[in-house]
Amino acid sequence: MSQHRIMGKPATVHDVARVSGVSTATVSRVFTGKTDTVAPKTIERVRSAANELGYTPSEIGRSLRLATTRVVVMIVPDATNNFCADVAASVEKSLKAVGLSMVLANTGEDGDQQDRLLTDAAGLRPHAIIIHGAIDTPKLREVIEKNRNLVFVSRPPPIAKAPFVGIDNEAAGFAVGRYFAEHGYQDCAVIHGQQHYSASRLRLKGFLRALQESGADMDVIRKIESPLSMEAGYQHGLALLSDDKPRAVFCHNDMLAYGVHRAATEKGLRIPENLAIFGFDDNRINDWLAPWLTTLKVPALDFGPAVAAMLDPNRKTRKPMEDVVLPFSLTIRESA
Amino acid sequence: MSQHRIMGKPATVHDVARVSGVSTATVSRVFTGKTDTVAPKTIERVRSAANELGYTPSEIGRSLRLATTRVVVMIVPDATNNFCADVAASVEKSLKAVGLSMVLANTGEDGDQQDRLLTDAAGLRPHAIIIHGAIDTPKLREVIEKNRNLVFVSRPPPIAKAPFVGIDNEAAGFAVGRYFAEHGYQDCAVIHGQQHYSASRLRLKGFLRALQESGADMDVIRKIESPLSMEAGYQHGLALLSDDKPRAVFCHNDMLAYGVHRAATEKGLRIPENLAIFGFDDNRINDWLAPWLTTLKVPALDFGPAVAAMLDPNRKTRKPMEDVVLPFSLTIRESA
DNA sequence: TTGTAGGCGTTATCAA
DNA sequence: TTGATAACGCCTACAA
Repeated sequence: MSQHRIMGKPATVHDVARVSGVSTATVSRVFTGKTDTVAPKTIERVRSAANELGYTPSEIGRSLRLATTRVVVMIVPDATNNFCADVAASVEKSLKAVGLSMVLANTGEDGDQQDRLLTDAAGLRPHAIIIHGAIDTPKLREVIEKNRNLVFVSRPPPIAKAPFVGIDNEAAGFAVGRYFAEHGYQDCAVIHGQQHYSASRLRLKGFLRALQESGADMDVIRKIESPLSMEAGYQHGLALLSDDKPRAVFCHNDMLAYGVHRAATEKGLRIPENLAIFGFDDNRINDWLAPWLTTLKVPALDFGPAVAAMLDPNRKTRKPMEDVVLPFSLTIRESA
Repeated sequence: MSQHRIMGKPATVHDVARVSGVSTATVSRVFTGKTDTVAPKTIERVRSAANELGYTPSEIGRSLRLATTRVVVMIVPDATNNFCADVAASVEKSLKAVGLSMVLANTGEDGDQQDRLLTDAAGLRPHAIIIHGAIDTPKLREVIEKNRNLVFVSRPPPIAKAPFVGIDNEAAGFAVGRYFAEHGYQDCAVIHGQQHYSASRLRLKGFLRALQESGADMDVIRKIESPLSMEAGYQHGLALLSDDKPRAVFCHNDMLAYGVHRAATEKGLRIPENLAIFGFDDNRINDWLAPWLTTLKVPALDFGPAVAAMLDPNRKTRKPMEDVVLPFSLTIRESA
């Protein structure tokens, strides 16, 4: 346990080489696993010297030399959103399993912030960039054109030149619309995300198509574009229940639904008799804190394995990555 | 918009130097902001060449040269926990504001996993390591001895050689204990985290001391060591309510409280008449989904600024970082 | 089986 | 005001 350096600069290959009496090349061989061309006794000497020095190979030097890193940048709209957090945790875990580290950054649903993060990310020369909830900007399109390892999560890319992992948003919207039609929710409202988000657009499109195709006399009395937060759901809920008095509301994520639910409760409405509420995502927390919420389940924890399979540095094939469409399902509880 | 390279290797200082007809040194000067020694016309030439080439300086090269990175590794127990997610988001935002990137990794409350992450982190030669909810292991102590830039969040370090950001856990436990005494919750139970977590130990210690000092005939009929999850809270809640039938439960985080609440509800108990429930953290989601929960509020969003102030690369002083003790408060709702 | 040497992209130093 | 150069830590082709 002799400590050659306390609080000093980290040991390098040279230090290990010196202490173990071999060349830096041999030290490198040991640490890159090319041990079939190194004598067992030498390996032992190197290992023990490294141990003594507390040596860990520098990813910096390694990355520079190999012109590739093991870092993946993940850009998310809001890591404190339940669904986002689950997806991010799932991705981080799966990436780690194939030897990659994840750098996390939040856009706060701000296009400028996203663009800034894309620039910063480029500086890290990451192995890949994962964008959860991309915002369509010129910078984004430029990055799509230039980067090979770019994966879109949840919201499909604005141009079909990068792979996507997520559900079929239009089909999901359609499923909810059909459910509304079947249950006779004639006068309904939709609270959706901004229309320059592909996912929001598609969900809405599918939903409206289902209503139309149902033949029933369905009427969407309000379409509200909104941030996807509890606070926004609450405010829109209050307004909606004063003015339009819909029979049902389709919220484009569960956070919105929580807010609407609170607004409805405060107004003394009964769910679902007076107002049906339909959410989206099925946050894991629902089982515990919102066991009343009917919603569309997106398999958040299945994102990681799908993404990691695409980005695995050990992947042999060189053919381009293909979209992964995950299955969704309806979680029917009492609110609709 | 002439595109010199499509999908090729990223441009380097050399490329920019060549295109703009200057030396790499000058290009570097422009990008490091040492523009007072560069002619305005030259700056313009360099900027335009860089723009044309889509050049972003490589953090890899930069880090190697300067022997320092702008990456901070944050190790958390579980990023999908509401409180953790808020703290992590707060830290990420504040770090970004001082020019640092955050790498996030989950331990899942597993000591071995934490140790593995500490080793991996060392490879990145990060500017700092932040540990939220550290687990006391030999490896951890070794890292504390060796690393200067190490910050403990929420749970204090096992040896007082690294700075801490968080609340005074013992005082917090004491405050809850006093509340229990004042409200005459004679027969009570505690569900706490593992005792090798400093925070759990301190909270429990303060709580018990408050009961003792109260003079009232307080009796802790059960102390349960448990993972801090909803599921665990539910299971322990079911058992507790069948056997010991306490008058009140102090849960060491809100997740546990959610689980206990559900168990109590299923058993037909009335809260707080039959059972008082006290949580810990005051997750932001409580206002919306658990507006009944009485709990101890920890200011999750204040962690980021405190941590970033310590780790700011522009910090002038070289004196060691000092602990930041954040204020807590009781959020009294109806459950206790 | 092992060693030598060059270069990855950057910036600081020194010289011009 | 600008340029040439060395060095940061690592890996690998080539030589021994």
